[in-house]
Amino acid sequence: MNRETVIAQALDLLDEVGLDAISTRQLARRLGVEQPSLYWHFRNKKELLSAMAEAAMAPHATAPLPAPGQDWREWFLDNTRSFRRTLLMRRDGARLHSGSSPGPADLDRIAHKMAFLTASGLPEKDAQMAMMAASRFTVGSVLEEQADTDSSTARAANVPTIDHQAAFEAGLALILDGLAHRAEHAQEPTRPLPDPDRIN
Amino acid sequence: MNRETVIAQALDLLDEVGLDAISTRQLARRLGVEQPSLYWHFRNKKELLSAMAEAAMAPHATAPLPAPGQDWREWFLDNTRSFRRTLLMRRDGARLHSGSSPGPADLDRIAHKMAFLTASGLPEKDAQMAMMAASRFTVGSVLEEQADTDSSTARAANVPTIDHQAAFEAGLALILDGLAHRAEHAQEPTRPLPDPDRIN
DNA sequence: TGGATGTACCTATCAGTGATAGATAAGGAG
DNA sequence: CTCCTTATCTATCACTGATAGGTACATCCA
Repeated sequence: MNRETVIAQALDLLDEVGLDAISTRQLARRLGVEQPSLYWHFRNKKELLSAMAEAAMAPHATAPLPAPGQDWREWFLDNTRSFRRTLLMRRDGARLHSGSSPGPADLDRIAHKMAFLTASGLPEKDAQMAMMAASRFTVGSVLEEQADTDSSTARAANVPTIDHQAAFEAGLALILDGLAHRAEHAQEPTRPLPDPDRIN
Repeated sequence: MNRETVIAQALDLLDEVGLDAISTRQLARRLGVEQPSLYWHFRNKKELLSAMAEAAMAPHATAPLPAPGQDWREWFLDNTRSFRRTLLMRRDGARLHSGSSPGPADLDRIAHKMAFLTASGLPEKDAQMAMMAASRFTVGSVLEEQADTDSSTARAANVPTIDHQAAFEAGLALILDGLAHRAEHAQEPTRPLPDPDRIN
């Protein structure tokens, strides 16, 4: 049993029982090991959850980066969709992700993406803000989508069934349009800019 | 000790210790009562948290509704800002809110807001999608803002300090611009609209 | 070869958690 | 005077994350 095995099994367990029901004991049982043994590989449960979050985001974190010359609009849409898809892959994926911090590799990727957008002619500040907005919108969207599915009682009468995919696409289109509109009418010199924190 | 007292004290406790550290025992101690007594007033902890979430959102849920003739752009901005401000009032406000379902009163208010937007000439679907997008973007934003503050270890070196307010405003402006852009290029003459589901 | 060291687990135990069962006191209604 | 409801209590349950300290085994170095 190594760190990776633990994480893999933990993610499987997550899919089965949900984030709130994950316990170190259940995970240990599944690994054929006693509960305290997990503390050899992880300092505490939070560290395990962080590792799970990072592993769960791997599909998005290893996706190809944008190449120069690519259409930025299309890339922006696909990147945000990839982020959403990855969050949706695991049960409670959005909640798991929202409790974690980006690693250095993530920050490098963000820098690359930002460079691509500015190279495509977008004002740096606008590019940053759009990336942020899309990321936060996506997290918020998936959070609600998964809250719907997970353990909803007495739903179904409330709001018949929301087409989460359509709602996401509509909101994303709104953000992209806002960005495009801004890019066209870009006359202002981009101010010093705050930094990115969590942009995917 | 009545239900309201419990909720009020629970929210105070929330501000002191954060959502993860809230326990029925600590709350009971603060109320000068034994722990199982809480279960007379609430079926379980989840029900208590729901009641807390509803109470925490009261400032936004009791804010004045839009009046006919008001500028829809300005209203849209202020409404979203009010939502954000309310989420920020309580520690972990976004997490608390995101784990709860809207009540009937909320749905009525949403219907009213939607009617206002369509009466202002916006296509109904666009209005819906924009409201959704703004709401989810706001929840996502505050979630990260509060994750920053709450228990961040080893931050501060990561990304110096983000101006969350500015980032929020920028994203919100993006969404509003996208909506306005859509509204302008709406080919349909915005009819005065009759409205069936005007419950509020 | 043999001791030291580090790895990867174990057993035993802790304080704290949400929740239930069942008793009890107070107060109003008939 | 009795019945019923309200609001609390005590006692206890199964379970949680976490720590302390011991143990078998492998590898490395003298």
